[in-house]
Amino acid sequence: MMLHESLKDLPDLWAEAQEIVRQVPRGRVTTYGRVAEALGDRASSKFVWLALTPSERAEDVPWHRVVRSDGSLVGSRSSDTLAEKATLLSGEGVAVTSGKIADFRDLLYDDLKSSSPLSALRAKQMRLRERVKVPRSDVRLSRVAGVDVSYDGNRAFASLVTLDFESEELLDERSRSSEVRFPYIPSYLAFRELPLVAPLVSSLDEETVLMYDGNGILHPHGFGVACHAGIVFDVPTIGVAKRLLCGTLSGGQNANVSKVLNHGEMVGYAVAHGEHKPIYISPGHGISRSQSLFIVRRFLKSRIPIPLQMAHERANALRRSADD
DNA sequence: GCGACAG
DNA sequence: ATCTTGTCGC
Repeated sequence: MMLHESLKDLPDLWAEAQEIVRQVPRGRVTTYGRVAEALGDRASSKFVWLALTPSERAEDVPWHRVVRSDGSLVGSRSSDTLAEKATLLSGEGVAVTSGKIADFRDLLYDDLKSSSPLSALRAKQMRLRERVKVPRSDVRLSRVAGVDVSYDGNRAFASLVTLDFESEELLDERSRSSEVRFPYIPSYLAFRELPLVAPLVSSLDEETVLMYDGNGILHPHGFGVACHAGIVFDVPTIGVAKRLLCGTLSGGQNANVSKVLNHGEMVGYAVAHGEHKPIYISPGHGISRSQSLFIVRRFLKSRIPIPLQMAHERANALRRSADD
């Protein structure tokens, strides 16, 4: 199966972020949020911070000219770059007083040029969203597949398992290792993971629903990774997340299930198994809200549904066995 | 003190 | 997601 058009020719966001930072002149500063906005989404500011870490950035990138939105300096994770940052700025005539840029407003450089790659990706999501179907009635299903991805730096290990819906028997198991080419940015998870799992999903049997570790329509723009997977792989999909991405909980029918509302729309359920923290279930594509809930609960023996738990364990095992 | 956005 | 020792519980 060919990689879907929406997952091809993805931008190199690490390179794009650094190209933006290179535009900040000596003696001026910008913020992680401004660089993120130039990339096309302010929500990518944490990614920008990560991309400027010593191990990630190129030698010629003026990383020290990027500070927090209030003018305060922050270093990178697990390293003492804070002092070096202040020294480099002072050397360019930028005064730093008690950890903050003195004339922050005046020194802000705000003419960052970029092709806004994240805006383009958001536009792709919005176009594909129109194809998502969330039926009212149930569809016939006899198998459940689960996929998950484990990471080791820029290496990814993806696994897919398929179980029989009735017997829970393991029918199929596939795994694959590949290189990561897109960062994790909330609400753009599909662009990071779907290229990695696509080869595993090709030619799934009919009547198989794919369970994905992430969200379906429970997404700030109604198009989570499970929706995207459903469209590009043309299979029914369900999203199962361990943390809430957006929306609010609305009182449920019983103590274990409550609805998730986003902009007034019912987009999924929060389900707590026993005393566990809840998981968040939402339809991806080709399946109803209620059937999504039913299928996940059918495989809920612990906090994580069996198919996802098995895929998770296999992906981890593969990563650990590849250490050497 | 508030916010802390899936993996 | 991953970084990480011992530790608490089924």
